[in-house]
Amino acid sequence: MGLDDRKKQVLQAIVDDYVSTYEPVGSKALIERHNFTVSSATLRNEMAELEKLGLIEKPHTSAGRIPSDKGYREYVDSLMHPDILSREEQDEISERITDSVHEVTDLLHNATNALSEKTGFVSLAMSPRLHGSFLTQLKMLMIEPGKALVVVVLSAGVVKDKVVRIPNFLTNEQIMQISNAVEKNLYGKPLDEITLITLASSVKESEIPETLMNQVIYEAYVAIKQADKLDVYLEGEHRMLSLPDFSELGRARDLLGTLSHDGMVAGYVNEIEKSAEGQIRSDDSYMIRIGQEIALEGLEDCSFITTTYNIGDTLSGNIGVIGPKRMDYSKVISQVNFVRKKLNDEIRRLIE
Amino acid sequence: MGLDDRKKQVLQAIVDDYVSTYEPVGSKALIERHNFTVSSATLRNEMAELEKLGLIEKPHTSAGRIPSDKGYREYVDSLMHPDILSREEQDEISERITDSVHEVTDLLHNATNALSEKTGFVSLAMSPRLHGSFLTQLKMLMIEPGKALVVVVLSAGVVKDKVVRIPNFLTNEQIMQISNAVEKNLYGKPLDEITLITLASSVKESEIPETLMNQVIYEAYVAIKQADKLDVYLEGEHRMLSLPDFSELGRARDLLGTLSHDGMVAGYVNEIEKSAEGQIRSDDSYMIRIGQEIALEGLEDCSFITTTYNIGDTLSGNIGVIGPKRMDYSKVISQVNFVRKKLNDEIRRLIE
DNA sequence: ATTTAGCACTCTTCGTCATCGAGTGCCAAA
DNA sequence: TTTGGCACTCGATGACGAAGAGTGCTAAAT
Repeated sequence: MGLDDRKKQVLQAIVDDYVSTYEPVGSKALIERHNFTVSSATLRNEMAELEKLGLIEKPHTSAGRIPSDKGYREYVDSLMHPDILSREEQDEISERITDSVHEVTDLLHNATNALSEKTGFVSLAMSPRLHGSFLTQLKMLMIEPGKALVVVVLSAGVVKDKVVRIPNFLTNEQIMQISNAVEKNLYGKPLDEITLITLASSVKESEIPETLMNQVIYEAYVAIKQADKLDVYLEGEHRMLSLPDFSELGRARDLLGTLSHDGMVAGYVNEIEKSAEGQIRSDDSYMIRIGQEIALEGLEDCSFITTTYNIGDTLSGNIGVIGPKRMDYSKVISQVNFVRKKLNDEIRRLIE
Repeated sequence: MGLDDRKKQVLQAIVDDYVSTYEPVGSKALIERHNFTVSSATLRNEMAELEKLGLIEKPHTSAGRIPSDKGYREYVDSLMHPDILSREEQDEISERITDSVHEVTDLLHNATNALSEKTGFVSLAMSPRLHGSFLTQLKMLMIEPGKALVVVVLSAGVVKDKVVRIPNFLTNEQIMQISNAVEKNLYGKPLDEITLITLASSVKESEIPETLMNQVIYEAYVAIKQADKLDVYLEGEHRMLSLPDFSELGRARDLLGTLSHDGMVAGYVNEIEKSAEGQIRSDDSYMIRIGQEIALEGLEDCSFITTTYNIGDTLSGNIGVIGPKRMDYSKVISQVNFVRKKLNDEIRRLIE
């Protein structure tokens, strides 16, 4: 976008002011808060042109200007100067993330908590996408007659399990036999290539009657498939109610309604991350969606800032923030990035 | 409470009207909607007395009356006539509860979902309290060097597990040895009697060096203790925003803030259920807390209706609704009770 | 060709004020 | 004990005007 320097300055000032005051900003206020060397009349002219370009708009004739989605986009893409987290804030976040951690899920939990509290917005995290990983172990453990625990271990050390029902009179040995056979035949197989068919054929030459076997195999199949599902952590929904952006009850209701719609947000984030899969990713790359760019009802006044964390070399998931589009982007971005970095470090420490 | 018949009628009429209209009800409105055989002036006198008894109150001098907490209490305890769920509603709820269930947690999930949607309020469920149950199996499963899965099986067939870190060079056999020793010594021991000490002494005469052993034992201990923690399902928070009772943003914020405070609601429900443990319970007993009876900030205008579901003979948990105290109690009670009944049936089917 | 001062105009916000109406309490009569 | 009547209270509603912030436009200045 070919904006001359002064226009850039003006747009930047408008966004900055609007974000911090939540009031439409007029030419006079602009002069007062920033040291422009020109008069308010000149700024008015500039603002009129920015409006013609679709970067700012006015709520009504006699109000100041507010950034449009396009204006925020321009700001984010080329105007904003990166923020540096204070030492104290870094320490606080670190502390919260590393507090009483036993598993990766604890880390994700802590990270979303910290992120939501620090930003004051909603934060979300998604468990790693497992479709690319493969099976390394499959154990079945007899719990009691008729009941067994299927433990699925995937590459990168991810463990998932599930209690399943099995025919009552199967013995411990038979169960072990089955799971050993399955494991031997399916070792190293990508999760998405495991089907009921491959599973069944892996235990063909067993002396256990086929109908029984089928029941066990089906349950194991469900357990394996279930390992693939995405877990989502959403945190801090109530914080949105404190924002002036959602002081209208109707907006707040729509927003929380959509957020609480199970899988809706996760599905969307998954979508946009997948669509960006090919892109080159620098070390601290993040993804931003602003306002109408988000195709979810009730989130028209929100922005997404998401980034990717890694588990080992092959697995990755997302973590990020959903806030009002009127947010301090540089600050939130640096927070998200710091959390991502810390999260990656801690995951590495935990699994290595 | 020694109320004469007419006072009872009046109080009942006031609660009914207020619940359905959300408007303070005056003497005239009362005459119009109900066939009282007396004049509005007489009702005014009655209402003045009910107010003196603390059962109703007026928001301001010239408004109608609304029930006080005490009034709701009286209504719930002796005035309300039970509601019967329509066949359709029963079917709908049943269908939702039994939809794609693999485990008890699925049932709880479905049940809270159904309850929240049907009532339009928040619903909650808590996993069963396990403090009384005992250990029946403890298995450790090698995942990879340095990493094992501890599987804890409790009476009533509850399975909990957790990935733990162990010293790198421990072999599969050694792990098996340890877990066998623990299991043998601790079989049948109530969960709350298992301490680090009892755990350690159960593997005293092993040839594995003590410091190593201690590490493993500690991890196992954490895994066992973690099995005891309560899971909570809260569902439908956003629905509260649609209620006129929370059209004030401040109230809504306080409410959702408290609800999202992890463990706060669960702790409270646990508390009140424990305090009622001695009481005789009829088959469809429920517990009601109204307004100020609830000692949680932001829930002054809410009521709890909770009940107990059972898993087997020994385990029980709670499920219920958090709604505005201005609710149709008889309807919600019957919904909660139906869900409880259905839930119990399905749990029985699932685990037997 | 830009920039600026000035001015008329627009539109929201806020406080005031009067009115309306639902509801009450109380008194005196039935 | 019940009822009709009446004065009174108080919130809700809407009209009205003043204040204030901001705009666009024009004409003069640089």
